Amino acid sequence: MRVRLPDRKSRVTVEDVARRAGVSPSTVSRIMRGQAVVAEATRAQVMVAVRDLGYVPNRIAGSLASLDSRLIGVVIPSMSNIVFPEVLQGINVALVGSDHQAVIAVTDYDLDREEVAVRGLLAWQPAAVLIAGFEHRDATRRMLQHSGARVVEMMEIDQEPIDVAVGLSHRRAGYATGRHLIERGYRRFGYVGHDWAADRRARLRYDGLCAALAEAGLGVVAEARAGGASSVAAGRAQTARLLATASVDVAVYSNDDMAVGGVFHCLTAGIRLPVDLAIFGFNGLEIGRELPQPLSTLRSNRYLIGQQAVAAALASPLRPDRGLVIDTGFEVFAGATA
Amino acid sequence: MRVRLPDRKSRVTVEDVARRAGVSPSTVSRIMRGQAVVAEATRAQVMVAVRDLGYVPNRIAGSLASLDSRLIGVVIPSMSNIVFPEVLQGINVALVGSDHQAVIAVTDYDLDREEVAVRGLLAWQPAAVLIAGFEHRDATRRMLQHSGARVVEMMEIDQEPIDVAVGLSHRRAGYATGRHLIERGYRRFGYVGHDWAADRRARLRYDGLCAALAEAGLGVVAEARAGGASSVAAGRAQTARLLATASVDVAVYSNDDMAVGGVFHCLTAGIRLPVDLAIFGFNGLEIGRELPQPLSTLRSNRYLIGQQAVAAALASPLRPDRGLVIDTGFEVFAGATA
DNA sequence: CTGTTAGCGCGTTCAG
DNA sequence: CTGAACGCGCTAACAG
Repeated sequence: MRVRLPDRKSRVTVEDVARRAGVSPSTVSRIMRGQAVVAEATRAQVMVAVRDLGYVPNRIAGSLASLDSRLIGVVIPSMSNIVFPEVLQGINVALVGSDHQAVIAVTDYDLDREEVAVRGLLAWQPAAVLIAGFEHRDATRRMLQHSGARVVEMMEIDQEPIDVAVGLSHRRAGYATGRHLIERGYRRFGYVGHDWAADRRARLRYDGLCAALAEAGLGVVAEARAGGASSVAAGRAQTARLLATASVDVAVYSNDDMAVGGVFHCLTAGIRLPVDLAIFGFNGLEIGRELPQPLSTLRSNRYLIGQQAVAAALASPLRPDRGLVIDTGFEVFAGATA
Repeated sequence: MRVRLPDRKSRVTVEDVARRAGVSPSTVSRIMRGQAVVAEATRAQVMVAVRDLGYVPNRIAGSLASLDSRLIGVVIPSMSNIVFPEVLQGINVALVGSDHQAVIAVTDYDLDREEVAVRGLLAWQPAAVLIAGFEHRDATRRMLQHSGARVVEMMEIDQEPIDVAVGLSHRRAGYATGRHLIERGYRRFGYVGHDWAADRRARLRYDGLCAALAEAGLGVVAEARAGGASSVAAGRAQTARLLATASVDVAVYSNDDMAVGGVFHCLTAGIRLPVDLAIFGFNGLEIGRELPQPLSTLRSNRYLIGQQAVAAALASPLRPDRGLVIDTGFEVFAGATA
């Protein structure tokens, strides 16, 4: 006995529309894709049938037939770190009107889960995979390489990409932070950070900072690093630790979340910014700008990264001969805490 | 001339694997799905071929054949309002290991874009569509209704769902806020809000608040509402306006973003919390908890909402006879600002 | 400008 | 336990 699932899904097909409009399925298909030249009269007829029946073309069938899926895989490590939703925003905006859909996977900074996620995404034959960072399992990299999909590695550009990289040089960002603060007269540098194991980019910024300081004959005189992920709470706690350890005139933070924690600590402890202590972050989050005293920081352009990633991915279905690097840069936001 | 796209996508098919393992395609298919009973010997052979070739089953073909897509459509209004990424987090966690993928669309609070997004998602024949809120175009609602996919409306439960609703009663939340503050002795209530047109739920909370106040013979004595979306900046500006207008002992905010703005204004203006003014928010965002004085607020459980939405959607491919409502509740977080 | 003919890669019968 | 046949809904190539 043939038991078809009870009218699940849009049971109306090209065939239904074609029959009702008195044309062939191909004609309906052509019209739905707005592709080829079709007589205005037939188009009108067909569109009436489409509306009457509430026809929505089945993209699954369409993709199979055309071997082209209009699905964009996106792999990010976290949804709770606001930075990634901001990238998604950029991705989303660039996708609007392009007839592509984003399939999103979150790895929680776990490379094994990343591998599983990438495999799951590639099963959908996506036109492109936009993935955060350069750090992947070898197996993951291989799958991406062989998939035929465009691959955009987002957030950083300090390494050779599989296909395209869109982001900023975190090393240069750290260096720029150092230069900026030295120019403003700071000499005794402290560093407040979080776990580098899960956040290699924070480490790159630190290295850049140290390079700038070294050039000026300076160095980081004290540091306090939390064990886990970055957070306002960790920033606050580590700031207290740092100040108990040593006397510094400026504290550079691994990112704005941590820096905001630093500002809150100072607010609570009666430490005046930036006279008693200067604070400098990274990212340029909204919350930093809205603090009683705007946070001094470096703006990374997350939104732009998302946009450019999509643009690069959709520019061509074929990969360039050599890795393409798109630098979305960064800017110093002077603020009032440094 | 037959010009096939240059080996795009995973050109390895069941057929390739079957040939290499010396079995039929059906056998490979069965093994890949871990479904039917297969001799351990043949399974081993096949798995070797799978690994050698790096075979990844094509889900597009699979979905077409089985009429079942394992894609979950998600429609949210915004990525920049941290609340929605938190829901996505819950969704994501619930999806891990379920072999389903989330296809995400962002509408920017625009009902026309929502309609387009839903149409785009339904074209992929998703198993379910998780959508924020109850407010949709009629056409959108119709499409969802007829799609055959499970439909979960998230965030609120003050209305009759298409299929399932997961969230909290914003009216009751507002009411609870009122009761809580009255019990703490506050009598002169101010309200600081943002645009209700784009945020009906904020309106529901306001109504609930007013109901609680009315019961106690009280009312909102002054209010200040911003024109646009909620933000820390708007909260700060409207707080200044409110306090210039009238003298209140507590200000209820449309949400935590606005309330944090209020706290910052007070910090800057030297207004002591909660002695000179009490502040109460809504949502229970992390930033509120980390303020020098923890923000008094109501926790909505966004993460839980996402999780439950997925659970409800995957529980069965068929809709229940009548709308199902899942209440994820809310809790008062006393904090230190009220 | 339109119809016809073949698949896309896989899951699902149904026989063996 | 395994294989052959058929079709999911659509697009691509080719005639006309």
